[in-house]
Amino acid sequence: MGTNPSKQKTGKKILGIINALRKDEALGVTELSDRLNIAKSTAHYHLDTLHEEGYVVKDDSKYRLSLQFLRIGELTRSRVPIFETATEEVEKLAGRTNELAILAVEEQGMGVYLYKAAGENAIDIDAPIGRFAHLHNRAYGKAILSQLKEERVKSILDEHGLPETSAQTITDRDDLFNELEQIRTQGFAINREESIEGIHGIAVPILDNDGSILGGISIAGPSERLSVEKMTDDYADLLSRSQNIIELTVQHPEFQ
Amino acid sequence: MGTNPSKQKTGKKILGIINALRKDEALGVTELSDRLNIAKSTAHYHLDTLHEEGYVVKDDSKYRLSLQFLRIGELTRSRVPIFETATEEVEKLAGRTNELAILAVEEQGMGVYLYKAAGENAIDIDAPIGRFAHLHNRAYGKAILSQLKEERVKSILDEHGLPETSAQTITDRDDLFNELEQIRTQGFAINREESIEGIHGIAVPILDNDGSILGGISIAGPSERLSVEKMTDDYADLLSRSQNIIELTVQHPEFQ
DNA sequence: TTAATTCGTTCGGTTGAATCGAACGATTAT
DNA sequence: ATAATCGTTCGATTCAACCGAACGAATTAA
Repeated sequence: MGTNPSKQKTGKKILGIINALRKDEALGVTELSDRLNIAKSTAHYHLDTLHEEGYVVKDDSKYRLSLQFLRIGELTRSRVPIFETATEEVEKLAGRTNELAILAVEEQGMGVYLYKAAGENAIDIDAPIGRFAHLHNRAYGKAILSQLKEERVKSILDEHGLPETSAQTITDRDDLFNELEQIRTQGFAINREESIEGIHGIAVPILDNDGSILGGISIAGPSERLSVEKMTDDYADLLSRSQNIIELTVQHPEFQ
Repeated sequence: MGTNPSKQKTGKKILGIINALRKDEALGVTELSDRLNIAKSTAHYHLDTLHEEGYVVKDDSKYRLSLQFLRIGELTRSRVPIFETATEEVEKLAGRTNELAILAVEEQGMGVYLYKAAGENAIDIDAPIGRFAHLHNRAYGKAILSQLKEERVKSILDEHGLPETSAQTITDRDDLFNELEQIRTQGFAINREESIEGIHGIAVPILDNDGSILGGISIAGPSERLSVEKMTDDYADLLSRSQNIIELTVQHPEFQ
């Protein structure tokens, strides 16, 4: 039957429409059918069901994602066990350090920012809530990796690699595993311009009572202000205190 | 062929799974198939595609919604034209009044909270970001309705009704239309315990340069503290100032 | 103003993906 | 140790997904 490029499950097609509407704010039926290589009538057919279910809305004859996603996103975030308590602690950390404080968790082998709190001098990094980022070149990412089984870490590295985003990025597996070992012994992870030039960070992992990793909290700022000494001497203790509070609250919810 | 209850589009089935996972945090294949009246193998089939595309994740053998929804939700919110500027103004309003300040927009005939800022004495109402709420019994909702064409308002009331959530809720269409007329003349909308007993609110609409409604901002608090006089004398002006700033920024983005 | 595109939408015939039930091994409860 | 329940796989059947054609509406070009 010649070339039939649209040999795809219906589910993937629906989610493909959602993905296309993530990239472009609003799309018409024809634009969408071109982009996904499906018939115009097929695109219309699926847009119609998405519209009926309230997942897309129509502006004139353009379709865009509805705010239902905002509700689902907030819901999903609120279900992360440490979210409530960790948010409070991250706010306090930002106030105490005047820097940027972050809460992040691992999902699907990537790191996801759940919450940011900006202190008075906080840098404004390009890290929107909900974005997925690699773990190997972030302070919180290395803190999280340090608490995963080696097998799991290897599987993550197989899947996502160790892309180089700055001259200091760790791109060698053995180097990373050595670093993770050091993080386990000292209790915190440090990022020396490994993600972005000029930016330092320090993070600690948050553990459940069974030792499984729940997420990480970190402080980030310009490398001039966040010297390695300042981070290890001052911020490691601040983070450790927050870490304790969060872990206690998660493991003993009756204290909350 | 006897009873076949699952006469449904595949798209609706996929979105039905997402909806089921909104209600319950994590579900297994069998639980989901029971809930949606589909075969176990069918539930598994769709969960698998959702998993492949990263929209659900597996904990052991339970499935739950992934944090991709958090990213999509944030993205969707950030695309609302007034969001950036209005957020700043809502923060200022909370600081100036020490009450709860809110930004909301209309979508699909309902109101959606986009942002909340809590002043020092702010009440903690059950209004999570992204939740859809009726428009007829909220200050911001009436402010928005007052700027829609009568035809559109009627269609919204047809679809969603005027449910009574307190003794003061406006449940009569004519009463509502009279109120909307008054709101248009005075420029702001007031909520006197129409949604929740003991809670007052005041809101102004935000308009585009073509006169179309973009959303509303409001201040809410206990009825003892927010007397009608206090709201009309003090808060109406505060809201009006924020309204002007937001409208100027939206209509002249070069000032931003 | 008119003509020509381009758009979203509808519809019916065709086909292949969605669906189910049965069966599997793994896990858990009894 | 046994029974029950779970997630997962697989093949046969069928019905929903899919396409292309055609429509009117809206926009653009002439």
